[in-house]
Amino acid sequence: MKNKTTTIKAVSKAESCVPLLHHIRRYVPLSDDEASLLLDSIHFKIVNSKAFLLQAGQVCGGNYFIVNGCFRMYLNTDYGTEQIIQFGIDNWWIADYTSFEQQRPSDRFIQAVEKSSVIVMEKKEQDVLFQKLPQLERYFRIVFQRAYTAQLNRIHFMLNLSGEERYYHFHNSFPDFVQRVPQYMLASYLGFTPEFLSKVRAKRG
Amino acid sequence: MKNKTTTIKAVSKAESCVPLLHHIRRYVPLSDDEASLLLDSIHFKIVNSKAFLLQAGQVCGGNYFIVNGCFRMYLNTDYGTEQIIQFGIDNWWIADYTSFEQQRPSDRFIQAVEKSSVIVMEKKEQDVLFQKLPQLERYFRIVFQRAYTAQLNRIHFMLNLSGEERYYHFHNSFPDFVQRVPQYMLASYLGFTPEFLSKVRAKRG
DNA sequence: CAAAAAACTTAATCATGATTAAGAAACGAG
DNA sequence: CTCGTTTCTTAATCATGATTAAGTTTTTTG
Repeated sequence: MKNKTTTIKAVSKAESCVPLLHHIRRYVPLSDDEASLLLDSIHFKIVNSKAFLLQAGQVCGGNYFIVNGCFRMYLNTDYGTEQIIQFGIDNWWIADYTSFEQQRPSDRFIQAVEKSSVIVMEKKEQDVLFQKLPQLERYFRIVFQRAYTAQLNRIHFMLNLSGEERYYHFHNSFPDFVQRVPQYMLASYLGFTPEFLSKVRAKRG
Repeated sequence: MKNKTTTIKAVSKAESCVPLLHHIRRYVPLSDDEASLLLDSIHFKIVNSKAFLLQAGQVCGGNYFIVNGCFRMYLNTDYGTEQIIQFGIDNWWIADYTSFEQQRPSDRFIQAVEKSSVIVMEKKEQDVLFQKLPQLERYFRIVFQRAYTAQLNRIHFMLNLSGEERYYHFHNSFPDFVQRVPQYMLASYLGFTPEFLSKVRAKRG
């Protein structure tokens, strides 16, 4: 009985981590032995809709790889409202890296927008893994280099497009995503009010 | 004669690259032998004010470490104006990393705002260096991780602060920098018009 | 040093999108 | 299936910041 449960869990973990291994192998080599070393240092976690990976005041406990689902990162603004600064979906890493690296309290929330599953890499484990598998430095170098350029491009759109253009640009870039999150979250992310988005959508499609 | 010139040049290069070595050693170990390996793969370049490191249509030829000076990265918008999306100053790396990595034409300009000096790391050389000095992957992982979080924070300010607040926040964060670039560039970077900035400054200090 | 170019200022008018408020629709827990 | 909560819509008023245009100051270059 105990044995069976253990076996099921082990298989389940290996299976649930396939998307991460696949993602890593897109960028750097990783032997099966190295992969099992990695698996020993991470854990898999189901996160219910509206549950938090991180809340303001806490130290960001992990670097999270989103296996599937959707998360939002937001802050509380000076007056009461929530400002979404980032969404994360399948195959993205998400964390407050300032809090994570320095192990200091965060000012952010990371919350599941829908039932999701993530792989958690804790700071200690990550430090050890970087020693054991130095190609992970290269992997994350590439991941962050891309994340950085993505944010620069996003800034370009924020500076150059009107609210309406921003909405349609986002809609064209991620057509399915628009259905997936509440409109008020999308409005916050795109930098305008839900009322304005409602007005834009009323005009055409 | 020939000998003397060579000696002077060699000393000059080693000296001019000190800020880069110093920056790298803030994050990863680098022996003197490794440092000289690095020096063999990079070159130092003086860039006059208004000269370009990159122009739209070209492939981004290098990853540039700014030893001293100031650069702006900008694009031409749909109607004639220039949109500055990034400044770079001492001890920052700057490049169009999409163009650089894929060796495909860029849509951006990187131009010196004042007489500057940079260290150029070309794509080929960088690839070889990553093989020879794997700790450079870690170094750039950290550099990009920070650049990414810096851009996320910037997005937060763009979404939450009014134009006037953005100006004063920037002014407080980088007081000397405000003197250094023309106001119309600062206005573009902060996402409003030069006329508006002029009005804001007229109110107080 | 003088002329030309680049950068900055001021002010009037205009437009995008915020705010407020009330009602409608969709969703979720019991 | 129904009540309560969350989300979305509509419309009127308001404010931030854009646009336009003309004039002034500063910087660059011959």
